[in-house]
Amino acid sequence: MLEGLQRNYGYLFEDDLLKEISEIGTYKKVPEGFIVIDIGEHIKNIPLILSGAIKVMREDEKGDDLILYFVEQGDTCAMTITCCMDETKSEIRAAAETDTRIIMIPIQKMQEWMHKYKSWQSFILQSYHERMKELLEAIDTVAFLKMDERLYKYLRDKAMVNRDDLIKTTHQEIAQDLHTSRVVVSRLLKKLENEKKIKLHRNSIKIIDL
Amino acid sequence: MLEGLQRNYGYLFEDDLLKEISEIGTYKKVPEGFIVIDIGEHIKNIPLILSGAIKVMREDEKGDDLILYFVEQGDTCAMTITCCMDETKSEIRAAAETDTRIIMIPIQKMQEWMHKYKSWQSFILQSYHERMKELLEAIDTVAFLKMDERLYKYLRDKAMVNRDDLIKTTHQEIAQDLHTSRVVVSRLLKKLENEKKIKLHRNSIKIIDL
DNA sequence: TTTCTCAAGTAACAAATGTTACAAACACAC
DNA sequence: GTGTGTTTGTAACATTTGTTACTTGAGAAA
Repeated sequence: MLEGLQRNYGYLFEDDLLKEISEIGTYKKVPEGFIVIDIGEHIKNIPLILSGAIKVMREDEKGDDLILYFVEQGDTCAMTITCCMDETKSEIRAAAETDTRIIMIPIQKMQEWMHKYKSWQSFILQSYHERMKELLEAIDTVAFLKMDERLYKYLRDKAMVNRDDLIKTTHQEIAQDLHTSRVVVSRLLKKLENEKKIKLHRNSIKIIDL
Repeated sequence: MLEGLQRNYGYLFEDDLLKEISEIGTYKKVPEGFIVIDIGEHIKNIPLILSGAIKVMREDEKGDDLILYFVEQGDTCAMTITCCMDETKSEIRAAAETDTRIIMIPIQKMQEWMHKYKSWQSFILQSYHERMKELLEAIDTVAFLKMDERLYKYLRDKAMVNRDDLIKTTHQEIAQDLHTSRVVVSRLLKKLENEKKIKLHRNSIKIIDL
């Protein structure tokens, strides 16, 4: 756990803080698809990502999802922090995009460290800012882009966080993330393939020129 | 200025802080439509709203707007705070929805007070949280609602912040706020009128059963 | 090989939204 | 009053997105 910490957070946190984190945090390895945080849940820990990636989603009244953004290693889920502060319930769902290693920090510690470590405070504020920007980008995406553009952006984002230009997924799964229907996704994927932006296979999609 | 402060923030801040605010903050009265903060601007002050309301907007590549939410008296624009922290540029545009009275606080003071006054710290964190929730609601609105529902929600929200069920505006202005076209707005307004939810007049719309 | 299941392709149609064009209604200046 | 600019209504059409239904194909299992 400590090497993972060093690698991802070594340049951010002082040694004392790294030591405290490794002593107090609980290491967790979660498989792809695992729900790290769910809507309505009470948050008692905040997660630091050591490796892998997390998909953050919003839910509509019918229970269908919409992806907001991905969070990668070296980062945390700022939405969690907001919730901790107020002891309110989670507004979002967070699922492991790949097998992911995280460290859970109890919220009391996270508040304590805000005063104790300057680097922790700026990390938290920085995370807030990042997440705010991600939310704005999510708004731009759903409000300003057409479905084919959203789809292409989604594929590229997904390729980035997985560090692989071959995306292993089905049209159905994509449709769920984008809050549309499978038929629409298939149609637009075909269009993207004709435009030579992607190559379609069964259960996978290859991005050309990532 | 002090009575306005007392009325809106008296129950939040201790007397010392109120006194500091009234000494250091600069009182400003801005007319309807005035751009308080614009995209790309460097933020040097954060605004506390004494009376009136502010409309927060996002811009697309073509320069067209989309309303995100309204901020009312007794509140601040948390987006501003995020920007101050990092000394980055504003991601949003904020315009006075009505004639509005605000107090501008220099960002150095705002940071100083974070350590000095517990009540200020929780006010800032609370504002963060509120704004985060508003952003999520904005996402829900554009992603999950159809245009007629968005329109009706917009009218109700607007009536609320103006404390008046008679909304003085044109179809063109509504179209700009909702990032759609005037013709679409006229069409859907007509539909809402047929459903007895609103009453249309020239340059104004009356909401039934607010 | 045959069968079965799931993923993907596609057609045909419906609904929602966007666009263009023009007419009617109104407010105001002259 | 008349003219002028703005706001609203509306038709007709285009495009985008959503839906239903059915077919095709790939791969696993029997």
